Amino acid sequence: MDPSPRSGCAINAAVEVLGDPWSLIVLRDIMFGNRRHFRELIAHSEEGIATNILASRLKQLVAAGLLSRDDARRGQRVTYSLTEAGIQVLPIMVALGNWGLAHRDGEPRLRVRAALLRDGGPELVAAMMDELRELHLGIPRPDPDTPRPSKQLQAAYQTAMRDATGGLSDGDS
Amino acid sequence: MDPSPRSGCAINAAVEVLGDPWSLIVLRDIMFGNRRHFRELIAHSEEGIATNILASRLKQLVAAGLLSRDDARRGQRVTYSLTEAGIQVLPIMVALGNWGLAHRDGEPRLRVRAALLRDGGPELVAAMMDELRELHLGIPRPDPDTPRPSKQLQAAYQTAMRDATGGLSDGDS
DNA sequence: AAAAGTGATTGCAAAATGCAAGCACTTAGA
DNA sequence: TCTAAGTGCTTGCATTTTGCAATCACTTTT
Repeated sequence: MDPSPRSGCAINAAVEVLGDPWSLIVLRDIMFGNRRHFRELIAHSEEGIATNILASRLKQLVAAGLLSRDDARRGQRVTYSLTEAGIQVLPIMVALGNWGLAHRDGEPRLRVRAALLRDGGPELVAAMMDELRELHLGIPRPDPDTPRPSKQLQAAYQTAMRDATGGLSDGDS
Repeated sequence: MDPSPRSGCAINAAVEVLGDPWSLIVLRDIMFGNRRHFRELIAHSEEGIATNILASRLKQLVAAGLLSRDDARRGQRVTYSLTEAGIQVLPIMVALGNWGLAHRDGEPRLRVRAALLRDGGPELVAAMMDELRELHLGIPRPDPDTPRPSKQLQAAYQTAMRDATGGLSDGDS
């Protein structure tokens, strides 16, 4: 599936796995949208990924060690989880979000999360990674008394929605 | 060339421009290898980019506002420069490099830079961006007494080379 | 037994890629 | 002036990847 080490550069190594639009989009939806199942990813996809592309990307990401796949029997619901390597893609997502925020425009609705994540600084990113470890790896958060970052993000998102529109329902997990 | 705003998400906006292996590789070579001309990019490419691909990517990156192109007369040497938006891709490169360093292996020779950039922290990244502004935009560095980060990187690279091999000449830049 | 839901695979047209060759032009050297 | 080398591309063309709709084999629910 992927016999292509074009060079030994660290950036190139990352690019070989992540330098593909759909891989990043899939990871984003799993991270921020908490999608864990094939059809969940298909159904809520903002960008409209096709089933064959999703299938191939999931396979690649599992092979690359960014996702794990619980091997349920055929026909049953399969759960995809982030591995530690997958969770550590979060800082890259944040960097991409910051750049997009600064140099591209987009729907304010969808910019809120990126803005919050930018303003939260490295601490929020670290906290978010802890939450992902809890969700995907079953590792308890180091300080469980802190509110979950996802709650903050969701609250900010809904505030922004209420301000912008008449107040539609959540729209995204 | 690129009429595809698939969604208004900030991450997606970045991915539409940068979510392509070759675009990132080209930007990396311009940033870290200080390549400014077409044939320079072709000749020193670790990964062996083809001329048609390079041409199309340069065109895209200029159109997207990450690069500028000085319009010399036909047949003359054209210089590509990073714009401010292009320079601000550096943190993404660093994030990618960190990830590659942690989760992929590669030639030690090429890992040195990424490691140094990781260990230098946000200050080194900021200093590096200042140096890129000097090189590409002609904006003087805020503290010109500081040694240029590129010198640090190059020194570390050569030390690593000397340690690893018999001591070949620079190999890059 | 039927219907709905699961993660995919298949067929096919369109687009992107990779490779070698060539092009129109300018500059440097004899 | 003639030649050679250097400039940034463009062109063909075979191969691969993508995108889209339909379908499949299987499980669960009704």
